[in-house]
Amino acid sequence: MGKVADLMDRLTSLCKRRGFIFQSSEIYGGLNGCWDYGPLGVELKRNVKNLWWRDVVTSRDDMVGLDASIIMNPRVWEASGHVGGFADPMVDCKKCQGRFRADQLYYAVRQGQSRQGGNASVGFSAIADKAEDALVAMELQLKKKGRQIREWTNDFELIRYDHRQSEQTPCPACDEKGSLTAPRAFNLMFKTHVGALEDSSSVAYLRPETAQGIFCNFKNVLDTQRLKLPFGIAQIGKAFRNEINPRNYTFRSREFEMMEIEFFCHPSQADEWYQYWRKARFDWYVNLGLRSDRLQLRDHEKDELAHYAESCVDIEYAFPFGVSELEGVANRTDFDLKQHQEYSGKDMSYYDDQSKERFLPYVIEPSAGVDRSVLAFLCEAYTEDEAPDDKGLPQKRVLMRLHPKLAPIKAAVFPLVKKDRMPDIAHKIHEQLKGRWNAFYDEKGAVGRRYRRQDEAGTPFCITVDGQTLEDQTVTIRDRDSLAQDRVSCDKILGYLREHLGN
RNA sequence: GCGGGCGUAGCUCAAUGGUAGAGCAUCGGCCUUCCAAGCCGGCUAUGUGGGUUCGAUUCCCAUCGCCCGCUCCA
Repeated sequence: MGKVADLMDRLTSLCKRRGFIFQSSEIYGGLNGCWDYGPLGVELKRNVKNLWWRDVVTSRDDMVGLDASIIMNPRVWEASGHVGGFADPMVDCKKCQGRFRADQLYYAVRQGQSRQGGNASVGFSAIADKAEDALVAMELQLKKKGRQIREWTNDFELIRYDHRQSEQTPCPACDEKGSLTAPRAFNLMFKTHVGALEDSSSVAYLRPETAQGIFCNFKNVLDTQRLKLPFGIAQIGKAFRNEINPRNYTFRSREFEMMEIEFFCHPSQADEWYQYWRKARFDWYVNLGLRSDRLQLRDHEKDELAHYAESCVDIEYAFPFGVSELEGVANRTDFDLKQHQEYSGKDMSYYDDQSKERFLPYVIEPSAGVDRSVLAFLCEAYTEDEAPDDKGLPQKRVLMRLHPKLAPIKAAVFPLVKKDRMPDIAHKIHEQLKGRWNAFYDEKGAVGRRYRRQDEAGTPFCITVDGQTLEDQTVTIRDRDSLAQDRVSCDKILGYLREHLGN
């Protein structure tokens, strides 16, 4: 365990040291769950988003983009189920630390006994949507304890949890009486007010997901883009969740960025497209350098499925702190369009003029966390190996083996030493490169030190102007991972990089 | 949100109820012809706010943040 924490520590330390990721508002002590991307981090993150956009939008014929607003009409969140489902009052057990929805907590109390002095005799508690289900749950509990059902069903009365009677309510998990806290509301949506008046009529929310902006614009996109099913709408943007407990570096943040696709299709084709996207999205990560044996597809169990989803799979990565979700691919059926049709009163159906059929499309949703991808790429890239020093002795080396397409800096240009016109030539090469790629120039200090700095930044190639350059117009190009150097003619540098960077 | 641990320089770590040190990094200079060399010099810290005290980085309280375990994760 110490080793795991250690690895994350070394990674976070490097990210700070080299300018990948900083804590938000650090000079004021930071803010839990919020992070800033530094000069290297912003390049990495932008590369992730650009590659995603290119792969799922611009290189396809069946996808268009969208950039919806973060603050939307609050009724959107009533339709989506976020307001109702997430404002639930919760109670905690102080003994076993269990947490339960107060409106789903039932308990059984023996009738009449409380009037005879003393506390009412309490049987069991259970969590259920309805009272009947609570009875069933309690019967199961009793059976487990080897008692007869008849023994209590007649004598006990089922009561919905009321905090004023918390003294006699046993915890559904540990049976301890009087250990439950007062109900508290947990809504993961950030609330704000639109306009100058801060009253209940002006309440609005920061979106907790980008998906609803797509659903709300389904008709607009359909009407303006001459699209036919199946097609998708893609969006990259910030979302906000007031997480109870942000943890694991940038993995669970309160402000985060998502890359989401809503792919609309005929209900009969939904499963086919679901299968397509779960594979396509898995392969995307592998192609950008995540090792497939650290990635897995995990199908949700039936009882784990969200209320809107028919099927759902998580693409999970083995982070140092545990296997965690990068992206979910879900078959959301027609749930969302149906909800918005009902709440807005606007028709959301699609008319297929070939089959003369009118229907609500099903939707497959690949929903990825940008920050989580970035973190996975960083974890995957972090490597410690050994490289020889100037005396040939092996020294520890830290490098970020980022895929060249993801690397913040594509190439660094160095004069071997700061004399003999070497800086002039190196400057010219840098000028040539920086119009096309993010390239970096450095002439200070020993060249070995400059190489090591670029290793930590994940720069795949270092181009060095040396004594031989002055004679035959060639430079060396050093590979980050192998340390091997190719000697390349100055006029072939662009071609070399194009070939090796893959873009 | 609960329980436990922890906050000293950019990073990693010392020390102390009475002047806060080191290594590395960084910056400037010298020197350097291929992988963190060397020398000289510079910048940089007790998370924040209260309290106790003649004096607090040290003790106490609060707060913010981080880590671990639980919890949560439409």
